[in-house]
Amino acid sequence: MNFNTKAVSRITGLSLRQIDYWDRTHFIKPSVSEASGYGSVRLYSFTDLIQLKVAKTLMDKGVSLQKIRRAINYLKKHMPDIKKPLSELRFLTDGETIFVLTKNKKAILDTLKNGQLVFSLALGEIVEGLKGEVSALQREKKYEVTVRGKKYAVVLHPDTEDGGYWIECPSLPGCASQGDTIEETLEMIKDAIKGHLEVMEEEKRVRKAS
Amino acid sequence: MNFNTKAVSRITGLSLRQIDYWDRTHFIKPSVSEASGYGSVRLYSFTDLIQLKVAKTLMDKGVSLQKIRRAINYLKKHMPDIKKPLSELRFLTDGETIFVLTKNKKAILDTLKNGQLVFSLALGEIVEGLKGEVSALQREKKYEVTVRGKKYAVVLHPDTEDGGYWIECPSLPGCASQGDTIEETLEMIKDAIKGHLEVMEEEKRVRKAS
DNA sequence: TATTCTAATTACATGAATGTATTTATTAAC
DNA sequence: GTTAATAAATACATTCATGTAATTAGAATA
Repeated sequence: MNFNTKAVSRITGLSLRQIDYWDRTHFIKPSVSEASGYGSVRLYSFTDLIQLKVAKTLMDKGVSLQKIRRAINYLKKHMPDIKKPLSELRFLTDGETIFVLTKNKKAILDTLKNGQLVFSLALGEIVEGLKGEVSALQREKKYEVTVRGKKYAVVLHPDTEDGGYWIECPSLPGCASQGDTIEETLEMIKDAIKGHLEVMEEEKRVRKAS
Repeated sequence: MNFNTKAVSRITGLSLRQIDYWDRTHFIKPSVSEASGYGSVRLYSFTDLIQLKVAKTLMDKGVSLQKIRRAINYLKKHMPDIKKPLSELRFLTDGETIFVLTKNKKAILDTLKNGQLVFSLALGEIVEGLKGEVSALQREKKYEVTVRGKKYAVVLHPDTEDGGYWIECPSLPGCASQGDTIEETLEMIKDAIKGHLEVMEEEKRVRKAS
């Protein structure tokens, strides 16, 4: 499964500008399909997504971009070997070199040399978190409702806050609703569309009259 | 014992511009005497020096200045308590909060929470290192040698690389020498001064003749 | 096929941190 | 007491990483 920049931005929390800049400066590039001019699409793999999320995580912790570049380079090289033991995995760096721990936590101790600065972050957790974000994004399901004999495409979003749903009708900007179950939410958007259409017709009539 | 900006720069490796900027932005200010116009002198205490060195160490490891500011703020508050157990001390931060460990290394393990980024650096080592740098700086002793009946001030520097000394005569720019013992080095600079004077006189004679 | 949407591209602006060079007032030296 | 050395102050330039807004060509849709 692949991701365009917008999805990457939503999942990782990076800005579109950052994603663009990082690609252009050869930091993290979309490995599925590169940008090729106006209107083309950058497509990132899940592995790319992990790299981007690790970079973001390190940034949030105050690590400078220059150091992160080196860390990500290591990750790029060793990503193929890593795939298996994700849950126990730890991604370690002293700012110069980065190493990955799959053993028990005691192994970390040995790395705490004098005056060394050690970054430790659980890659496994990051990956699990990403999986969650991705599936949440996927849960945005498209439905079709019929109002006055006409079909309308609607998009159903799970409301991660309180467990319900909110729904929108892209062809009628501003037309949205919400509900607790999928069925209820679909009924709600039907009503919303009806109301929306009525308002539009009223406006049209007013314009003609004037 | 206090330090002016030049000394601070030499000891910590920070540039004069950085020291100046950090003072102006209220990051690390000289606690002994503040700047008060042209030609005034910033004087830093040894405690200031530790803060500056910690900041530099974190910077070299790729931590952003903004995060370091927060780390140093913690250090400022807790410095009084810290003074005693320097050798065992570790200065820890996960980028948000900073804590200091004086117990055995096992305590560090507990702090390695999931997804947490942990910086560990040995404050004791940094302090010891600073003490060394400071005493090395102090070892720069001033002597006086007599050449052809005239007295010349000379400065003796311990050569930290190979244990010997190197010596210079500030009033004769470019006139320097070296030796293994202090006595030998002082003899060497006498010869160097003699040679230097001869060359200067020769130049003067040539200029007159032309 | 024409129009609209989309996402990259381009251009410009910003802010933090720092380098560099010049100026200036104080301190030290003669 | 005059001059020279010193270190802060000032001014300007630069780089990196980003924000923002306008432009543009390709893709999707009517």
